[in-house]
Amino acid sequence: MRILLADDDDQLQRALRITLAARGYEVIAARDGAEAIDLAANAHPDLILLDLGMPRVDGLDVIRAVRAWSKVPILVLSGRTDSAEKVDALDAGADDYVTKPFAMDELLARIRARARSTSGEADAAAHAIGALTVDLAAKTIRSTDASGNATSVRLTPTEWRLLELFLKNPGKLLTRQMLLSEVWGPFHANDAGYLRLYVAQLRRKLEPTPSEPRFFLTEPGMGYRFEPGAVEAT
Amino acid sequence: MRILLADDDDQLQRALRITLAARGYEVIAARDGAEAIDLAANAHPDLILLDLGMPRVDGLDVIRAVRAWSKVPILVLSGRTDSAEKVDALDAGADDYVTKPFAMDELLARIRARARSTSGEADAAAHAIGALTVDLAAKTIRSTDASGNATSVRLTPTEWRLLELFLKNPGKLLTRQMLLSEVWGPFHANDAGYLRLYVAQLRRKLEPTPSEPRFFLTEPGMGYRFEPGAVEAT
DNA sequence: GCGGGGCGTTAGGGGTCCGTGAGGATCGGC
DNA sequence: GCCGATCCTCACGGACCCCTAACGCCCCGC
Repeated sequence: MRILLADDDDQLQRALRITLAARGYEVIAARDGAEAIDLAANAHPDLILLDLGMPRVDGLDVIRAVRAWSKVPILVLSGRTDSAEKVDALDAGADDYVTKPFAMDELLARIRARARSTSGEADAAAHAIGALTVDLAAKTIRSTDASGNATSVRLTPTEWRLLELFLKNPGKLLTRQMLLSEVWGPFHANDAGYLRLYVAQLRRKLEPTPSEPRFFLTEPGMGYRFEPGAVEAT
Repeated sequence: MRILLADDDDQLQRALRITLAARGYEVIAARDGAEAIDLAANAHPDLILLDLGMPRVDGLDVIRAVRAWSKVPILVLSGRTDSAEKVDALDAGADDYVTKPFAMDELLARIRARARSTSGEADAAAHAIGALTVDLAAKTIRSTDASGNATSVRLTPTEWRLLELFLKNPGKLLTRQMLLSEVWGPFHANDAGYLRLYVAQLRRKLEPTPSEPRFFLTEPGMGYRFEPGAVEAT
């Protein structure tokens, strides 16, 4: 669980970083709006804690920029208490709004609520790809082969991000644009070459016969589709 | 958009009901916790506005009961301002927590934020064409045949664009001009040959007997019409 | 009965997209 | 500074999709 902490208040940022790290979150920090947008695109946070009123780029513009390509939960922190400010932020795409000063345990509870809504509990369940068992949380892939061969497959970070998208959308078509935005960020929506390469990598590592894919299917002209193996009862 | 309003305060409930109805929401009301659970199960609300501290059943128990089988967004209203109460409600499964008294426009913005987060799956409504089930979002067509044959139909991108237009305008006449400009762009309004070709493709792939179309009908001299299959009782 | 326009169908070519392999560039660890 | 892993670039062969062209059929008007 990676949290992007965008705040220009040194003291608050340090306090939050310590508290969040103690709860097991991985924290990455941004000092202004431009840096927040950049990190949101390239560091793949699972949640964004955004302070309105940072320098260089307005907080609302940060929300709109991120929302243009990502659905990552955005939790706004702000000292402003007037409701107009809240309405603007929420309607721009923020998911929650907390006014400073706030109680730390309440903020943590709201973070958990937002994290819960996106994880979908699907992480806990082990996904099956043919004879392989994938654990997204532990980042492990083991063979459930009856012969007891403990052949473990290793994936690179980029491969994991791609695989995660496939496993979380079984049966659904994932367009090139969507995959590229989620894995490589919104500024690489045209580099279709990346996809061909890494899909080929996944197939080579996960498909029984990579030349005839059963799970990672190509939809010509549109994108790719992960088809969970039907539980055949032979 | 249907909202379940669970509150035992007559005055507040009346005010909220009027305000929400004026915004185009459909409001169903519950007077206590037991009724709220009952309506949440049977009335299929898209969002729940829940007042803690209602009689008969504790608010937290309502949250837990609903969360046992549903992911519908729950927005808690409460007069209690201590953070422990908020933490308990959020961790029980609530998605947001607003303390009374609250600004009405802020509440409405938070409702919109919650509605936005779930609307993604709403338009994934499955359309039916005879024995086939079409999912426009996932780009899948599966056979709901009773014999259990999971024959899936594959469509090309152009076929999908055309089918999407038909499914979104059931029963309506679609002129050649409209179809051509939507699928092939405004500069191909005269290439009627495209249409004949691709309508034939759709019929071949989707009609039970392509030579006698039941769903994709020709209106001579004008265009085409998609007639959703009436549930025949033969 | 006759001719014409619109519609359905089929086959084939051109172009775009996809799969694959090798090689260079970059980053972090030792 | 060396080394390994990971990421990206580039080029080529092949598959698939889209479009073009032609033919047969039905309906309609004359």
